[in-house]
Amino acid sequence: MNIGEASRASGVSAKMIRYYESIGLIRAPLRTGNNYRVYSTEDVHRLRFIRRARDLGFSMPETEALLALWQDRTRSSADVRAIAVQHVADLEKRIAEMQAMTDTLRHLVHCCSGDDRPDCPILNDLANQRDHHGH
Amino acid sequence: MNIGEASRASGVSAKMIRYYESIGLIRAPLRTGNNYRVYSTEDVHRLRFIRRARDLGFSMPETEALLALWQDRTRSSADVRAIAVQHVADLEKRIAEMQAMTDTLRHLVHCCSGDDRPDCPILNDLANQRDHHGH
DNA sequence: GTAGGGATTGCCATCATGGGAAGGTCAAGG
DNA sequence: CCTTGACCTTCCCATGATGGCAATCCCTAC
Repeated sequence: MNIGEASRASGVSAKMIRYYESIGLIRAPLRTGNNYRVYSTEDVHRLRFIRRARDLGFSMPETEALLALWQDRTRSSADVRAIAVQHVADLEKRIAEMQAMTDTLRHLVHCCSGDDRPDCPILNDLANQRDHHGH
Repeated sequence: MNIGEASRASGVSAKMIRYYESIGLIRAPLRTGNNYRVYSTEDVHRLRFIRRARDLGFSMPETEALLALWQDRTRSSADVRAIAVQHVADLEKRIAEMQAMTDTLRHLVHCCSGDDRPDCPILNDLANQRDHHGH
């Protein structure tokens, strides 16, 4: 299977497959006589695994760790779980930050008349001298 | 006021102030005889405005638009409101995506025994042939 | 004069991803 | 045999907001 087929089968672009190889996330595949990379179905499974991990928001280092645990038959599920728990915590932190933004903005939007007059509480907030850092 | 003072007064790093100048977000300030940039309190207010907009997650183009509206005394608050509404929608979309990730992950974490055995539903999910695209 | 702190510019790096150029390979069909 | 088209290869460039570093200059204080 060449890189195009592996790409279609895994949902990872050929560009990214080469990139993952360059950073050592996947090992370099064998080459055919014409220097084409050749992939096995196992390689494709690995790529799908990576794709799925990335879709779930895992960072590259986390993905690498998960991949290593996946390959390791003597792993402890506790190690996998720890990575996932940490990632959930990270996601929740980011969600909370963005939620705080939307809460503030929704309030301001609610207070803004949104007509053709220039007065605007949104701009007032942005321009305000208040210490927005204080929280 | 030189760039260091403007930085401390606005909460924007000197590096970023120069960067904002280079991309045209703020205009180039006057220079003293020794080629130092010199800023007015009005410039600092603009920087604080930018800082606040960035803290609320507005993109650079949105920030630019908001800044322009702020300077424009004949603006309609509706224009400001539209940008904010769009941004809230963007944030909510991203929050929903991340929420979907956490929901999936929390479920998997819940199902994972997290002991020293290798069996792990988290890895099973990542390795699964299922079409995770289907939604 | 010298030390220190701040300013200037410019270059490099991030991180995951895409775009594109220049050139090799291969199969099908005239 | 030659062309066309669809692959593949490598290499370079760009993103966006930010930090870091280096060389050089300026000013003030001792």
